[in-house]
Amino acid sequence: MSLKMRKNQSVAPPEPCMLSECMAVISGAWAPNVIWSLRAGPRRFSELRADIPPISAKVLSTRLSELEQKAVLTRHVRRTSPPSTEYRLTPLGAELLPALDAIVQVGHRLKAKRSG
Amino acid sequence: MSLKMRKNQSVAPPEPCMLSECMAVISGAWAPNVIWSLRAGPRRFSELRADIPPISAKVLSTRLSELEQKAVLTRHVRRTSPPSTEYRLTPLGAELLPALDAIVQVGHRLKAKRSG
DNA sequence: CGGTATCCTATGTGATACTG
DNA sequence: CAGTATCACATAGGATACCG
Repeated sequence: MSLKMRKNQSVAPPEPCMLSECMAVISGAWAPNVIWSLRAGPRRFSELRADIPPISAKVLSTRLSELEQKAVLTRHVRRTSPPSTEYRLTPLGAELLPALDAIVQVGHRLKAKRSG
Repeated sequence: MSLKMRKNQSVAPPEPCMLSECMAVISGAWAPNVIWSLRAGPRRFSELRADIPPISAKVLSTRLSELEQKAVLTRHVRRTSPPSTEYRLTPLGAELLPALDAIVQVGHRLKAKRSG
């Protein structure tokens, strides 16, 4: 067998753990969009649905619950005549924004490459 | 009905398109890990499998094909006695690294919060 | 070594209908 | 308005076996 190991054999192992740590939060359909929609301030359930056009109530609800449990956002119910619920990023959730921003930036570059 | 619209009604809509643009590339199980593993240089199939422990050959193969088709990486077969295949990030693929790096950084912060 | 083919299961996602 | 319940479906992912 060839013992001529390639020079990148000793490349430092990546940090899959840390990748997964964050990917677990921004994975799941629409999760990034939900977080992104909340970046500029609190939003209500129907506002989020409007922000993220083809999302079903069920999925949005599921996603919001998950993100709430992960302490990415908070849920605040207002007992008004037409009931309204306000979702807001926590400081922890806000920490995801730079990563999402980087993703958006790359999205632009990818699209530019494809077009140009 | 309450016409007192909330002040964030006019918050600029997010850029779900650009989010999806990049998320489409880094989504799929292990895709980010594959790209991350290639950041320091080319890797072979079995090296990638070793880098990303619980990945099955099929899924790795699938992911690599997808990423190749998206021009994120290139595949180079070496017709050596034990055949070897080298995967390497394209410049386009390299553009994803800042976003992945941001994700890793957030991963660290998330973990720190959880521990601290 | 570097895959592919087949099968199977879990999960995520969506439509619809209904409730407080 | 803000959800939940139920069902039904597509697909992603994994195990195993096999091939060049």
